[in-house]
Amino acid sequence: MNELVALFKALSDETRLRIIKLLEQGELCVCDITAALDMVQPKVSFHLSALKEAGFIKDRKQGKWTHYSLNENDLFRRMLILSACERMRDSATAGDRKRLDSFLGRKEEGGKVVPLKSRVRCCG
Amino acid sequence: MNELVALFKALSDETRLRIIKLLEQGELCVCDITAALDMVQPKVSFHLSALKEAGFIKDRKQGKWTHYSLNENDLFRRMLILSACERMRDSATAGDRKRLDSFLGRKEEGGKVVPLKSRVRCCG
DNA sequence: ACCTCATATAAATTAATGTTTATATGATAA
DNA sequence: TTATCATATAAACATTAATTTATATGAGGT
Repeated sequence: MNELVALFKALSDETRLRIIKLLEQGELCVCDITAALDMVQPKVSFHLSALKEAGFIKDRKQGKWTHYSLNENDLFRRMLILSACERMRDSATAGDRKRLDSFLGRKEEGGKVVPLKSRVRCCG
Repeated sequence: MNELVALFKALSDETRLRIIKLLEQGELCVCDITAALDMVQPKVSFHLSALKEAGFIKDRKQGKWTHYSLNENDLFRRMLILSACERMRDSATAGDRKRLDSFLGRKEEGGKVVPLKSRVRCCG
């Protein structure tokens, strides 16, 4: 039962739902998510580790970067994620996606990445 | 999105999941639930109102009693309840059910209901 | 009318979570 | 090997949620 409580608890936070929604489209590194949410990095790391702890996401380390993605291994978790994503209104997540795309675009160009909130340089 | 967060938050508590599991079998009044969980009544009322607020349960007042039951109106909530109940191990809820049955049994007999934790008399 | 019962609500307390700011770690590039 | 970058972790603080204890409410029964 405690595991079940932990699952719901992990999903009962707006920041974490926004992260899940972002990851729906594929793997992202911490700085991508930080830019998309326009939040400070330790806050993002905090929520990422909560989601990871609950088994909703997994990470892949590569050099300096940590890439996070949805964990597809568990059917129940997938169902929860899917139905949660479906229920999030576009209006609630459009801003995140817009910031993400713009951030990724600037990374693409290989140019200097202009910080949104504080210093952010980021991975290629 | 806030509603979604609220739904998950309502489910992210062990006491509330135990209540839902009890209500799976049908309507119960507050004193039944209090006896089943072996908790003090204000605590139970607190969690009941959280579940009601989130739309998972509804109440029916009748004389001095308030009877609670699962709210079947919303498909998403039903799905969450169903899958949560399914995932609760019997070992985690058997005690609740045992206390409930014994309490209901004593009510049936119309005899004095012996308190489990504090004074409890209850509805017929 | 008064008493008791079932439940709700409130106030006080405790505990759990989230946020911020500062710093550590570990990888890479200069 | 020193400097810088991405991320993680820790400490301090703020916010929110759960628990307890005490009391209110409102329906019946006597």
